Amino acid sequence: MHIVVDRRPEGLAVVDESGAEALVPAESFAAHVREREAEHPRWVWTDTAQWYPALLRAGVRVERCHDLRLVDAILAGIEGRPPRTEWGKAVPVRANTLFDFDSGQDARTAPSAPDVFAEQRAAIAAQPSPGRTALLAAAESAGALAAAEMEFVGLPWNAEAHHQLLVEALGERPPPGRRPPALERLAGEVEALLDVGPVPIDSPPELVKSLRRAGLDVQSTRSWELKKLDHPAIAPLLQYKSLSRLLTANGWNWLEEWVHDGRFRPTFVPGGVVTGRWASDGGGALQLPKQVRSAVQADAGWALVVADAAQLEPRVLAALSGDAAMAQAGAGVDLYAGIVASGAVESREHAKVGMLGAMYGGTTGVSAQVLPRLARSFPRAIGFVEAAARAGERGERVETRLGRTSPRPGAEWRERQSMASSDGAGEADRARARSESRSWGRFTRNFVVQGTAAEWALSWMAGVRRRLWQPELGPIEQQPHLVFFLHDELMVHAPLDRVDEVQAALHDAAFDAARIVFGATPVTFPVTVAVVQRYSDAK
DNA sequence: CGTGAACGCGCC
DNA sequence: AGGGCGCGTTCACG
Repeated sequence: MHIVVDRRPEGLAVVDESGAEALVPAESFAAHVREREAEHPRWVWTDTAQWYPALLRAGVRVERCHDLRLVDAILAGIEGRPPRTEWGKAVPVRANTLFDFDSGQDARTAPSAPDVFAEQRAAIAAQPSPGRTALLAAAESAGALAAAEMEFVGLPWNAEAHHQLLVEALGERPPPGRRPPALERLAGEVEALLDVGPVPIDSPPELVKSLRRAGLDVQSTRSWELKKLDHPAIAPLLQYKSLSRLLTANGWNWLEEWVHDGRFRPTFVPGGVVTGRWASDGGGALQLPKQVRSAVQADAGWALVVADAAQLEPRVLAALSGDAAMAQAGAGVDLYAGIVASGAVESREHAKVGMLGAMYGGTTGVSAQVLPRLARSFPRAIGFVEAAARAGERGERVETRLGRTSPRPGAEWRERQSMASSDGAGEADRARARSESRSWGRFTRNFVVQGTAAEWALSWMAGVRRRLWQPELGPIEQQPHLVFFLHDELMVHAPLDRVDEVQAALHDAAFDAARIVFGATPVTFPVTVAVVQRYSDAK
């Protein structure tokens, strides 16, 4: 059953399946939703991030929704058109691409939510696999609900523990504009050991000059390049960079801006990445460094249940490609160990680097060396990503298992490809076009795996979310609830006496997710679950 | 002076 | 010489 929520000049309207409409005063909207939630409807609205937070603040939790904006973005991708822009949120429009629409429409001319919903249902029904597209729409929308709920409850964060770890690493907090003691000391050490005069350590170009003056042959100050050097100044320099990073990215300023009342509240952006992964906006939620994870702490009497899908992407590739040998290699909890046991490669490290290279398009080093052996043992899996890469190199689009499509390469890309294949093309033009072609191929190669992994993860999250919620236990924050999602990892904050059922939910939902995304598949998707007080104690 | 690209690095 | 991101800093540019 669907209930469409529509904003009208005269107020809020709710329209149910029969077309019956009711005008609802804004102040009683939450009460209306709470009451009708008993009918288990799917709420259809323009934008979960716009509608749901107010409901959550009013203590109303919704089981299912259909997010018109997110589904429009998916359908727009499939249909090769720009997404709708009438719903207020800025959609970046590139001024110089070929297919721009006039974006000067506004809410007065926008079609009503029931009309858009009807169009979307028709578009989904017209897809080659309508069931899959409908699943994708549902999973994407469920993710939007979970994102709003996680923002509402926040990630439990012990600000005092964070402060203490900063003091231990950096020394006491300095006044604005001054370096913390540890950085001051390390900068002095680097300067003394390089012995070439003052070293502007915070300026990469100047730092390169100083290093060169000290006789070190470097092109940049990237830490992987510095690690190859043998010089006494390198160790303190690397430590400086690491601590400086801690200070600027997750130091006291970050703590004051982002942690309040024991909670870190980032903004998650479902569908924020072309592949379907989430992005985040503010606070760097998806890049929480390991250095600060000890500050993520459960409340007293509660635990953090941290679950991680083991080797998600290679398993996704095995299922996508129907590679029975790789499914067999993944029968245990460690797929890489299974690859070694199959005899394809010598070591777990080779298996891991080789598979990552196959999925990312690595062409050098160990990754390239072991690729032929993987291709011999797992021809279907490797063939699948190779085909996706070749399609991208030709400028074709690829799609995930549930049908999310990769974008077309830009107009300039296509132009340079056709220029390079014409008679008068110079060698430089051809080389550049070849390089760009391979680069787009690496993108599409990864797109199919990363995007399908995102679909599995969304399905997993939706299943966990559904299992955790029990209406009779009261508001979300008083019962086990999701607090964090990181591509292939979920965190649940749960009362200690509910931890067992949370673990079961995480395992059961992972089992279901494989069925939802792939149907019958021999590939398993094990999750490792840790029950901890601090995030840093997981894995 | 403000803006935006580039860098470098954190996460998966 | 590897895919996807966000963010803080520096630096070039108008």
